[in-house]
Amino acid sequence: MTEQAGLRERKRQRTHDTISATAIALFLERGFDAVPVADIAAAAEVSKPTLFKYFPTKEDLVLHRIADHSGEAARVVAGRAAGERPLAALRRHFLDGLRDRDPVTGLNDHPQVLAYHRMVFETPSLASRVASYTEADEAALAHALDPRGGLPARLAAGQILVVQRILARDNWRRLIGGRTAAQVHRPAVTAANRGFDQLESGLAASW
Amino acid sequence: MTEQAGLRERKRQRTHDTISATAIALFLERGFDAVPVADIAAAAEVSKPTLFKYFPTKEDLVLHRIADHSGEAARVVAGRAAGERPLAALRRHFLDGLRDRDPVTGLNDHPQVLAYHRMVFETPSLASRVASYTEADEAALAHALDPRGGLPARLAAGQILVVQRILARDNWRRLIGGRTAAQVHRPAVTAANRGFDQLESGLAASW
DNA sequence: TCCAATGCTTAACCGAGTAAAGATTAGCGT
DNA sequence: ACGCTAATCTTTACTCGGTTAAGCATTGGA
Repeated sequence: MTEQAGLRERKRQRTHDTISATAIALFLERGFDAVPVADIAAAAEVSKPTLFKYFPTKEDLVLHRIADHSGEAARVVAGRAAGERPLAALRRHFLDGLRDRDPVTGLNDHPQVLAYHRMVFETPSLASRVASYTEADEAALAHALDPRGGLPARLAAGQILVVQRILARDNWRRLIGGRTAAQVHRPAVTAANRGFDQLESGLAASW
Repeated sequence: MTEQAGLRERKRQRTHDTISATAIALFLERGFDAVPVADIAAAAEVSKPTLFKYFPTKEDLVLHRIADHSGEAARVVAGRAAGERPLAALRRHFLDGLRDRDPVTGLNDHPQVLAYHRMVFETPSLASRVASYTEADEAALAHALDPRGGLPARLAAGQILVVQRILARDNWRRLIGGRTAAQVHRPAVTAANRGFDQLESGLAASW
């Protein structure tokens, strides 16, 4: 299917990556709001309309990385082993993420990753877009939990994602406080298990 | 204290209300994105910079109503009767809101209110700002639950608000479906109690 | 080798939001 | 009632995000 990429496709991919890398480098250096997109376009050697064909908004230059993970919880649930309960699959996946230092768990202490997260959280226009991604995730997870998408499934989806979000944020806060990922890993696992235990006891037994 | 308002203050208030009312009327008529702020300024008979001194962004013209309710959950918890548990106070307050058709519960079927909500949910820039208001609410509620703001309090705050948000959204969806607030009230109360029961069983007994 | 589609650039534009400079006007002391 | 001061409004012009149109270059296939 996607065997032979084709020159056009490869070039397109390269341009995409160049623009994104250039943008994030400039943003981290000077701050999101202090860098005009014209500067990014110039540095990446493309025109402004071209830049906006690759990334529909300035925010997407930063957030496409996060957007790529969108719907992950729903996929985990949809692709779980037969007989496994959704919450069990999600717990396992989150713990795996902690072990692998997956940035979405907040437990990645590479300076670039920390700086990236700080920028996202501290720039209002970025933070508010991230928040609205979560709502899309919620709808997808609700659908994975129950294709009819009833109120119980939506409630469960909302609670699950809010717990994951807060756990991740907490991990990130500890890293910002100066600790290493290795130091934070154990308490993060404990906190995650407690959070999922809370979900287990609050949610219906079928999930 | 605020006995004598002063002409200046009153005029300021009138201008504020005029701009807001003019803006919302135009938005509901033509759609948020289709109305330039210049039109609003002209219709409200002020200059564009003046408009932006009253409302820092175009979105605020719509959302200041919602922003005014910001931190409500935290206030309910902070001002609860001595000996009352936070979750009990929040449950009561939500049920009171349903009875009083408080728009924040989603159970208000006035056409203008429905149209307003539809606009907020269906306009991306508005929806994403509302989502980020929720995060501020969350921090405030976490602080009201536990001034030290530990992880358990943040988890509880997040879960409580997400449940309230989904309950409200569900009520609104039923009204959009054509039912009246009177018809939806009883199932809304049932759903709310179920939601709060879930919270009670998931969260620590002290809340 | 030629053609058609694709994607690029330039140039001009729209709308949100801000800054500077001057005109008005409320509030207050006399 | 008079005039000063400070707040507030208006005008003008600007920056920046994002879009549109027209034309030019390149790719990949016949």
